[in-house]
Amino acid sequence: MPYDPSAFAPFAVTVDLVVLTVRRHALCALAVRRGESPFQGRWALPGGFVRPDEDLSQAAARELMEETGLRAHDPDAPAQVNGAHLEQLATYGDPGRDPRMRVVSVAHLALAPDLPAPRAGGDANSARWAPVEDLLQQGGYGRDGEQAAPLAFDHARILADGVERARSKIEYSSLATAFCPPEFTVGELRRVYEAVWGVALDPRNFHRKVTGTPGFLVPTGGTTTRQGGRPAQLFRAGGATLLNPPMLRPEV
Amino acid sequence: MPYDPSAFAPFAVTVDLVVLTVRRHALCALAVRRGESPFQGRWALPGGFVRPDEDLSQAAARELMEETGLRAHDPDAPAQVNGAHLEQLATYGDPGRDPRMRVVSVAHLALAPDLPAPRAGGDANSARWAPVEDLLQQGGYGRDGEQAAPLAFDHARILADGVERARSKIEYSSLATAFCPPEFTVGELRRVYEAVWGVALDPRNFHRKVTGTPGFLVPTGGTTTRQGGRPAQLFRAGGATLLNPPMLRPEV
DNA sequence: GTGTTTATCGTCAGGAAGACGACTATGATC
DNA sequence: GATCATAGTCGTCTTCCTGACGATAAACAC
Repeated sequence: MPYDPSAFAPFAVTVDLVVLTVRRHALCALAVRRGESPFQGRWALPGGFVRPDEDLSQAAARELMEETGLRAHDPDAPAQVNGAHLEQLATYGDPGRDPRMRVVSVAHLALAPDLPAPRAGGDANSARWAPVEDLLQQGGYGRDGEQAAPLAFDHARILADGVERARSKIEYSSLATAFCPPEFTVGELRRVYEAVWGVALDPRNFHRKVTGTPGFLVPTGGTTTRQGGRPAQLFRAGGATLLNPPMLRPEV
Repeated sequence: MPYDPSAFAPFAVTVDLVVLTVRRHALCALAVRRGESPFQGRWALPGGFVRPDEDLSQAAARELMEETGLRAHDPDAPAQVNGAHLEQLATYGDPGRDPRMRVVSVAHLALAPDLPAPRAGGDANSARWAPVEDLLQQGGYGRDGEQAAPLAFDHARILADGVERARSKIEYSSLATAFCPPEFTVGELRRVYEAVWGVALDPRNFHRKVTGTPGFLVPTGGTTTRQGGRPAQLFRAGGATLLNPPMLRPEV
């Protein structure tokens, strides 16, 4: 007898978060230490079960708030203080990805400005911002000499997908401003691009590009010298979300 | 007592397919008529439950084969006859999207060359290729005078997301060749772009662009006059998957 | 003041794209 | 068979964008 298409097996559905930020010129992701088996003591992406009455995006926003205190931006609302960009990334449902049961995880990508130390939440013993380079390299040693154990479950794959999404999306959208505080300078925005892409950009051409794209940056009138050197103009993110023509990621 | 984060509610997980093709200069999607309640008699996207032992992409490939007879391309394998491009699109899990139970649907996007009439499969009474314009317009009348009822569930939203993904992806990838037979002419490829984007492109500039992009097209040596006019060179899709610089979608 | 750092403006050459003219090779029609 | 319509293909020209890089400006450290 063929498979009954009306039958279905129950699945557990979770949301996992790839929360990215730029700290000290490095692209970092939020990692939590697992307090339970499986993968007890290993680092993992924050996440949790979707509740029966909430949408996937609601569940992701709730987890983000629990882990970081960040409110997710309504895509239609203007930028606000202490908000983060949040979007669905992809869904991972390999039958063997969780040894306990069949779990389908809807991964989300969040981009946040530089934050104070993370606060632990949920069942995590601790949480930290770690350079994605450290989290993704297998078998190496992290900055503090700690053995860099691979992330739990398939979270390395999920993190890699999230990083690649962020890298490509700042090319053709104004999303890089999500890594910046509400007011920022052209130089700070350039350092975001440099950290996310891992390349050095020409400050003069970058300045011409971003200030010449209508709707990308809005000058606030203020200036700052917090980066040292000559005072720099402060900008807010403009209404434009799509950059046309895009910002080109250098070859190689 | 707060919510127990270790508890989870069981969900049903399905895959839904947005299968796109180009027929008679129009972007068309595969729609199946629902044979069961809810939305009995309405058009919907093909799909079905994920089985306990299969991955999400396997489930999508299986559904695609059941509905169209198309084999999904292995992304790493070269193009083959009767194959279609298949990729994950997004996941939809609004609590109220299916009145029967909590269903999370992992939508996939498939791009196929022009095919003979579809064959019905599963619990669908019938299947057809319908212009996406007809499927997405609400309350109008289709080409055959039939009242254009909205698609079942949230499938209009899923279809719209899939169409937008296809429209943007052919800009910077060679994916448009997935709509073409194994051998095709520059003009046929141009008509694909015109149908997907709904614009007219300059044949001379298009020819210069696609033949000047290394790795995009490989001449087979043959020619054809199946489009009338002067014989045109035949090409196969080359190995390049990313177009740099991209094909630019005209403004407006 | 001198040096260092960062920001900002300007110049120039090369490449890509839009607009469009011109020519070519078929089949269809008179 | 001449003519016409249809598609395909090659070029030209202008404009815009980018990468490379010189030069100036405004702060701070000493």
